[in-house]
Amino acid sequence: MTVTETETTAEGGADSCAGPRQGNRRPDGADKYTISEVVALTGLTAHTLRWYERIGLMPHIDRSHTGQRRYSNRDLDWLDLVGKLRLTGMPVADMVRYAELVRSGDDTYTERFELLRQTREDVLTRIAELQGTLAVLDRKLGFYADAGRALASERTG
Amino acid sequence: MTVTETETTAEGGADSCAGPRQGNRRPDGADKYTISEVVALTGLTAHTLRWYERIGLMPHIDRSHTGQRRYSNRDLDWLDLVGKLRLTGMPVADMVRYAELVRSGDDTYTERFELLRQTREDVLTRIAELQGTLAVLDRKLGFYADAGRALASERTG
DNA sequence: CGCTTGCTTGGAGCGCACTCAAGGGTTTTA
DNA sequence: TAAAACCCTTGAGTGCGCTCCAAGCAAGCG
Repeated sequence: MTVTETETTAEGGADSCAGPRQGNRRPDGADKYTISEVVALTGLTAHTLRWYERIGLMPHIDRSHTGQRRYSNRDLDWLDLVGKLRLTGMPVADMVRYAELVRSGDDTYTERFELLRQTREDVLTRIAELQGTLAVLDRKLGFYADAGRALASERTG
Repeated sequence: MTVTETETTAEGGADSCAGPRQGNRRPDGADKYTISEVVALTGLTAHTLRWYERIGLMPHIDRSHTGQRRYSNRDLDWLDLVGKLRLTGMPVADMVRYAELVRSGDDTYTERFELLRQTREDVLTRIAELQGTLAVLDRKLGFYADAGRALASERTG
């Protein structure tokens, strides 16, 4: 029987805020990370990292002599970008498209530019939407606060 | 044979921006809308409206003598709120929870308040995240713009 | 040597939020 | 009266983004 893969929480704690942890990276000549190290650094699961590779969202990752993945600082940079794009709500398929453009070289600059520009637009729209909802929430919260005060004064008065 | 349900685009055009269209509402005594009118007003599909009802996200909707739904202005207000909450990324299950609280009356104020307050927090976090990604996008877009200029001057110089 | 730990693969499964199908009823128009 | 245009219900299907499983290989340790 084999031990099934254990997916421990990133950084061994209740840290759910998965930001770019560039602090504990190795210098650029010695940048070889196992998949579990990348799990710790990015907050993604090993499953997700392998899946990203399968669907073409990652460049070809270096392998050790036994076939294990060895990620580089460059790969971590890419994963940081992917994380950012994911936060924008960009579909994974679009990210794959962007990755393909990057792989196919320098004559895809304009298309990449356009993709990022469009994403930027979407983000601005999204922020505006969220600020709209914030206004509604604040209005409702004000109402509940008032109701709470009314209830309180009902008891005291 | 029966005609299968046709889901025409809201407002009969390419309008994908589904905002609150409070303009074409009827006054509060004559507020009886068929499901297709609500489709036009909200941008949701009839399927989704019925599904919202099934899962308990809607209050009991009035029916005509033949069993067809007749939405009121109040229902439209609720749908507007649901739309806002959906934009925040709140899971449907949480919205259902909120709907249950509203239905179960006045002694759930504090819990509702807490739910909305938490949502507000989440929205603020989300906006901050998006502004972070915006910074990254702008940096990358600057890079691509520079690359474009370099390519152009390569040709002209 | 056996045991544990960590990694590999392909493919199946899951949760969410819809989305659609099948089969039928009612109302309006021709 | 017939066809078209609405609407109804239950239950199954879809697409996305993971998430997990089963089986197995390689390295380190007592």
